[in-house]
Amino acid sequence: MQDRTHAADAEPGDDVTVAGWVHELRDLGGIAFLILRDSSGKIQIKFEKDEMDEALVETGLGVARESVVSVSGRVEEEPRAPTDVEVVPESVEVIAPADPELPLDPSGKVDAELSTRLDNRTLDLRKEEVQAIFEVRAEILRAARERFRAVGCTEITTPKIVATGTEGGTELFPITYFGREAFMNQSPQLFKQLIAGSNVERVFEIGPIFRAEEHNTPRHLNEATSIDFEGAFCDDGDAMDVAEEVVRAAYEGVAENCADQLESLGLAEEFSVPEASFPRLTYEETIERINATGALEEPLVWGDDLPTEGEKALGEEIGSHYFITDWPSEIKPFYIKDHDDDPEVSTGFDLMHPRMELVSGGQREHRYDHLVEGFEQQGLDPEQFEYYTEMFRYGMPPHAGFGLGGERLIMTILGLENIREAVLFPRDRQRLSP
RNA sequence: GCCCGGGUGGUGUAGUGGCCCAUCAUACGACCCUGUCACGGUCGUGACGCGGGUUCAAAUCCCGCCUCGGGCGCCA
Repeated sequence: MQDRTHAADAEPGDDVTVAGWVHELRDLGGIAFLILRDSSGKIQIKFEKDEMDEALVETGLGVARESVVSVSGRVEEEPRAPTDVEVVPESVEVIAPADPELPLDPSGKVDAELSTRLDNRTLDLRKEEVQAIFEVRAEILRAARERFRAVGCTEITTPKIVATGTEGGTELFPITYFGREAFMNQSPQLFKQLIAGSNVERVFEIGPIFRAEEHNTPRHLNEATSIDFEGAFCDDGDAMDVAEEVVRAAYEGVAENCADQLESLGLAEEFSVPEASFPRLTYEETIERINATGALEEPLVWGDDLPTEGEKALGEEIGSHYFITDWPSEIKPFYIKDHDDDPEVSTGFDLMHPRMELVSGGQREHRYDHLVEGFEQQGLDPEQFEYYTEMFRYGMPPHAGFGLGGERLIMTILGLENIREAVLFPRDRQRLSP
């Protein structure tokens, strides 16, 4: 195995051993071709029946598609071959035969539905364009991490098994923890605040969140990847700056390091990094502009949540990322700080992509008394959250942060139709395996 | 949580009461073919989600169940 050469590295004149999957067999009679595929690409193996050992030809042409084979032979320059080189085999070994009837077609001649693809993810990932999504995903996460580090953040990980939720009990997955009631965490919100209040000051986390909502849409998952930021001595404007930087860094990373993947996905032409400075609209301006589109039957009034239809209409009009700031306090969570000069208006903000909401954030309520009051107003028992509120008594600086939906970022960057495409093994309303 | 629309060979589809012991593509099996690159050609195998009902007749209409997808709400 050590001497294995990847398809893309085979140079004319080399004696090599290539190993991978049988992508296709084309038997033309006297001559036949086996297309071998590995992570680097494809290479053609040539079989000339009259001139080669009969057993060798039989083995090479007798394998089923997607079987794993190892081929040793001489690489020759050949302009008629798809990659301008082909291997003339001296030996062929079938390492792992595949059943002849495949549950989906990795060569892509026949489409498969998403559900079939997810049931057979290993085979699905043998398709170049599917592999490309996950290579881009890795790059997006790398670029985001690097940018967080560049703006002075420390990466943290926080518990996913918790005693209480962030905003109440309704949308949490309950579990049993050594006989005690516990939950899968819906957000690292409270924990990252606790760390921002330490000397660490600026933190980020990229990790799973769990939501027990029974929605069934192409943009929701029950297990998602949250990209979170929290910074001490930051206000909502600072947090928006960081959100914008991280989102743009993700696009830049893809533009710089994923040319091949964009090509595979058919996006090479149209892909572009968004213009600097996402517009910042206040909530009030937003509802006015949505009303002006005429997309809604009933015009929005102050205090309304933004319906999907209105978001879409405005997204189309703006055509780029934009922030919505200064939300009514009553439709934002209690831990979001209100403006000092107007308690009806909060520091909460959302970052929107024309297709959907990407980020939610704001400056946090850091004053102990106000925070406890907020819990009570939401009908939550502050005592249950003592592990959190207590720390606000020992020097909690003003701080702000946000949560960015990782899969939503990926799907909007790549224009994926369904968020499940952006996760290897998605968890949704009905899918629990694989 | 509310609402809507689907489930036909391995895969993806056509078929809205008799024209259907079901179309096409691909896959699979057999044979032919010395430059394919979605190779081509000939022949063949293979399916109406499950249960009940209506009808002379059901893939097609009705009911229940299972299952998949979508819209809204909510959210990342």
